[in-house]
Amino acid sequence: MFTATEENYLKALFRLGALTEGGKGPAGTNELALELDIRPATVNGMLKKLREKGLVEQRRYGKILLTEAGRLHAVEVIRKHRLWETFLYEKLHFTWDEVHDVAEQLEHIRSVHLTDRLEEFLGYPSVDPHGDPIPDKEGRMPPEVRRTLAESEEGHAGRIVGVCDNSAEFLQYLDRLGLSLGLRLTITRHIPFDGSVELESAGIRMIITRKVAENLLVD
Amino acid sequence: MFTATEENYLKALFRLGALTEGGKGPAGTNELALELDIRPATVNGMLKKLREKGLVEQRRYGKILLTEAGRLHAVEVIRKHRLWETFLYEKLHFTWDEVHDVAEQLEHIRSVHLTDRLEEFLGYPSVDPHGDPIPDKEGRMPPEVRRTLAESEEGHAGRIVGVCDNSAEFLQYLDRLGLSLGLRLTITRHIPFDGSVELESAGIRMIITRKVAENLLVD
DNA sequence: ATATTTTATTAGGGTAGTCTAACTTTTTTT
DNA sequence: AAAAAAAGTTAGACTACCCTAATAAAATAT
Repeated sequence: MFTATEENYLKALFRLGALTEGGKGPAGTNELALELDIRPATVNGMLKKLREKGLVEQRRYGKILLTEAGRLHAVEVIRKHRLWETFLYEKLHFTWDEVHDVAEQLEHIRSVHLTDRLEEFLGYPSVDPHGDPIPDKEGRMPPEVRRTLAESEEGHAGRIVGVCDNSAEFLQYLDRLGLSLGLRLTITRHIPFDGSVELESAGIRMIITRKVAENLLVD
Repeated sequence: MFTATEENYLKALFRLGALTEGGKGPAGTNELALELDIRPATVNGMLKKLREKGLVEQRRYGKILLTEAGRLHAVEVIRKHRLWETFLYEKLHFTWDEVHDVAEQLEHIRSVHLTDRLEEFLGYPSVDPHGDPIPDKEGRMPPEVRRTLAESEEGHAGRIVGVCDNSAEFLQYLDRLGLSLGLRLTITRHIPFDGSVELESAGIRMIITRKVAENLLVD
């Protein structure tokens, strides 16, 4: 039905929030090209195809919006991606930063049966190893109940449930800091000087930079 | 390194026994085209590419042989296919006849790490759900210790460990007959008239046609 | 040993997805 | 409001993989 390439375009559009006129705002050709690391001219041709398939709406020289069909398929691909990431992490003991690249391949395997059985095998997880919510079979996305560490108030206690930045670079840095998914911590202080955040976990006190705090999600 | 298409060509050549001048004998262009359900002209072009990549040897108007590099990669793909089939069957409870098509897609996922972890997760199986041997990491294929039901002598007792024909048609017919992988049975009689085989399993006596007997493997 | 059939190859064309370079339209700046 | 910058589009080319039709070589039959 859809090629892996088409699916990647849909996924990227979803990420960019090309859902309604509001929100983060719909993407343009250049923005989408940047996201996919593909030249704008190429993207332009692909958009023509996606319009003809009824997955995308776009007026000449206008912004790009996913149609309902496009949104549904994007969510389906995200569902598969996050289920596979969960499988790799929990069953095959991949590390936090190894799962993404392989899941990028696995998400394009065509078999509804496979996705549903995998979900069952994993015990119907609601979030993936990065803390991102896993959509259900009907394309419903569980609501986000997360905030970045930078936004949480002093005294707040919670667990690390996800990251905003999925790069191997960041994830490996987190490992080095001793921060991992599920870790319980308490925010002891926001330092006004440079935005650093002081926190305590398992009796150990540490300070993380503002940039790290902005990319860590807690419940 | 290799495209999914190239891998399918290598796999097909391996199946056709394009290993040495002896054996089942090396394949020709037409034979390979038939196996892949692709026109000979197309195959011809692809063979040029495989020769240039050093995966295949072929003299003009001559037979096709896999090089050592080609053989190794073919076996690697077969290894992945059979490991995934085992996963689908044992962990996701796919039926005998559902595993093949999905495994055809999964076998092309590129990640050595993934294959090795999957093998470990499955407990280093030596055969897949069809009873076919699973090559190890170094490309060694476990020896075959199987015979078709048609070849086994009267009185022989063993388990069904595989099939020669992997078609959904055949596998569904087996289900209908109540024959499944692992079933213990005893050959009670070879019927000379039409080659049928009489057997007994779990106290039940049945007769299967010669064609079925030729496609069932027992240990 | 010639004719026929089979097998292999070449020639030319198509789709999917990518690129660069040039051009047009829209938006922003001055 | 004109100039400059940014964003979007078109044109033309390339690779991978597939096709059909025609041709050449080899194998087989007469």
